[in-house]
Amino acid sequence: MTPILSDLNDQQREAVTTVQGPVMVIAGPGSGKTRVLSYRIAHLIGMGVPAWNILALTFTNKAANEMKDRITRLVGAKSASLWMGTFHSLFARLLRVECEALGFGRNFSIYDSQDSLSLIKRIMNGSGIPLLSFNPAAIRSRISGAKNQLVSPGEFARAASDIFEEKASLVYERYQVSLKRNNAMDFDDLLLHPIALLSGHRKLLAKYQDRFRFILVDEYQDTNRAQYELVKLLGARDRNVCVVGDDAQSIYAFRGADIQNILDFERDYPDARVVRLEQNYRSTKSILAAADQIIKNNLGQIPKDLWTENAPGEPIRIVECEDDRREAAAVVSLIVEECRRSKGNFSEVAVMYRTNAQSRSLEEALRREGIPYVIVGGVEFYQRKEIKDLLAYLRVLINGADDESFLRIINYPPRGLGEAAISRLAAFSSAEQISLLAAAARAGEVAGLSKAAQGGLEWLSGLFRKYGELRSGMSLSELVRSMTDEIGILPLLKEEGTPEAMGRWENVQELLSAISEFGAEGRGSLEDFLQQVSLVSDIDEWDDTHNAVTLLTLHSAKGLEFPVVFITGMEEGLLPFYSSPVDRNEIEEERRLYYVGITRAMRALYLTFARVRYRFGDPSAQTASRFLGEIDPSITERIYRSGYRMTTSLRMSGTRRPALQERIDPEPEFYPDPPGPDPPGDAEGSPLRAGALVEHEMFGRGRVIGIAGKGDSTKAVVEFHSVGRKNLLLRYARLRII
DNA sequence: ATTAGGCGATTTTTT
DNA sequence: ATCGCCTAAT
Repeated sequence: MTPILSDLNDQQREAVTTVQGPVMVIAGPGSGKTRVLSYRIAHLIGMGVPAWNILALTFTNKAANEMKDRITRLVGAKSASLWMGTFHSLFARLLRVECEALGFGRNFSIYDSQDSLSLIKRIMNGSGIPLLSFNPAAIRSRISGAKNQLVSPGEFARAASDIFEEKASLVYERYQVSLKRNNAMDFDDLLLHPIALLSGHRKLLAKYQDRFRFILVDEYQDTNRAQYELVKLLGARDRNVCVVGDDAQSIYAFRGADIQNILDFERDYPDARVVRLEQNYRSTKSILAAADQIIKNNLGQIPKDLWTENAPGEPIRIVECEDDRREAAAVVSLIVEECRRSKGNFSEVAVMYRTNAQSRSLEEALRREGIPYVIVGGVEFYQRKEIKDLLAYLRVLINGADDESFLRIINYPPRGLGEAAISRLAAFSSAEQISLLAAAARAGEVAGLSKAAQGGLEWLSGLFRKYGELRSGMSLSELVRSMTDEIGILPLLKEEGTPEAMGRWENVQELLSAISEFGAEGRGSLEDFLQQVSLVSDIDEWDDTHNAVTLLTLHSAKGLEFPVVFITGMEEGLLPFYSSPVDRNEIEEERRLYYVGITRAMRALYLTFARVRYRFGDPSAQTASRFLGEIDPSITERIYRSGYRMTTSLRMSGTRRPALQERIDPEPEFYPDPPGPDPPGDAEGSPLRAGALVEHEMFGRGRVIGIAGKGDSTKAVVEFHSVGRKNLLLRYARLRII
């Protein structure tokens, strides 16, 4: 037996070595799924299969990167040409090469849901559909749903059964036309267009079937119809399709994932070998038992018998609190207790919740106690207005047909181009069948423009012409910085002078350094950068090397594990979440989500709920979640925490809790150094570390909560007394340590 | 053309 | 409670 195979159990080994033909691996939580996938790929490469014949589709970029690293450790540089990543990023890559066959330019833009929503609103406005009677977001989600199910605009129109669907179908049709005219694709198109390409062009299909002779799909239970079709198309010839998943962990039905894909795999591939990974290496017996008791309440699953050799461990703690603030306080005091008892690091702890809005009270409580934390998700960096504005300039530079991005920046910074000027320009561009940018270049011919408007348009078109020409002769960094200077966004923000504007200024700086870094490391062109930016998520950037508690939604917890897990807000209406009458399928999906959360825990699990929770600013009485009752009381322990006293009594000093400003020196044992090499913030010799008190020339005094990144992009999260929490780029922020 | 202030919706979850 | 959008005022 090769050394690779000796560290696998029998089932894992079977999953790794069955390389020919269809294979379905049903992988319970913590059963070594990632290991199996990476070993399987390493094994294939070891057998002499060239890495470029392997296509590995994962759910997040993070998972892909981790597996790639693992494979490289096993087989070395041979893995370099492996295609491994998310469906969206890999098929975007394929489209860059092949999209001309569909009439797209290779420089197409990728629209995120914000972009696509604003396009939809514009179409509705132009079609006389009142935004007030028809919620654009609902229309967008209906369209996206149709696209996920591979329903074309024509089919959608025929099936439309009420006024809403009729309007939606009209918008859908025009939306696809506009995207094409803008040379743009939304997330759904990144899957739909490849299907059209492969099913419509025999030669292309053959080319890629030749290329991808071995296909692996991770998290198969969360694939949608389009992803299913892609796998089917590409795998049709060699049938070396290996899917890995767990029906019990399917949590993305709301965005079109179809659990039927995994349930029907054996129907699609009757000769499929089915392997079950049932030994859990992650959790204690009680945690696994709780998970098992819960999921049994769902009907119609693939049967599984999960077991573990791990210790029984401690009971599941169910914590009842009076309200959400106290819930947060209780979580914090329990975190402190846990870390003290196990001499553990804060990074061992994750706090999970159903909705992003719940993070707020937790953040406040953590801040109050000076405990460092990182938050995954929420408002993402690349979604911020100032970032999207600058990116829109870059998108227009790359893709002059991108009217949506052009409109975003046409009058930002303000240059006298208001509604009237824009509609005149739009009329001209549609009469001439050219893009808005091309129309701007001929501003003189547009009827009825003011002098100022004409000047503004000429300036804009000149800007893009100039940098379009300069582009090839400049480095990425030079290009973007010089263009940003010319646009004048930074001085504009600086003038504003408010702390918010200052924060935005820093964000723009951060974007610029990110681009420079991308260029300097030779990771690709501006097009590549823009594409990457559209397709990364917050969880991809997360890492556990900081000594900080992780806050995240149950959804983003998928695929991760933590020694200590808190699931908060265990209340009817929140978990399970519902706003309208309860449907069995929805409750089951909520239960799976709950199951995912529970099975992230290795050593300790806390489930907390509040009797009163502030929702929409008003207190509402809550009842404990039905899910709590699904765990056998013999493995649970109930704790009541009614006040804030806990933390105080745990502190060594029984004295009054000092105000934040006075607490210069946090109790050192709560800040153990992270294991291994120097913490990232110290890499450059910066003495800054979590817990330090600092002064900023604009924001005044504050405390460092965490440090992230390295080199020029080292960032610090600082809690200021005056303005609250800020994300600062050390390079610009000139923090003085007090 | 730009800004300020008021109103309304918004809270699932995300590639 | 907060954000974004719309209207009215400058």
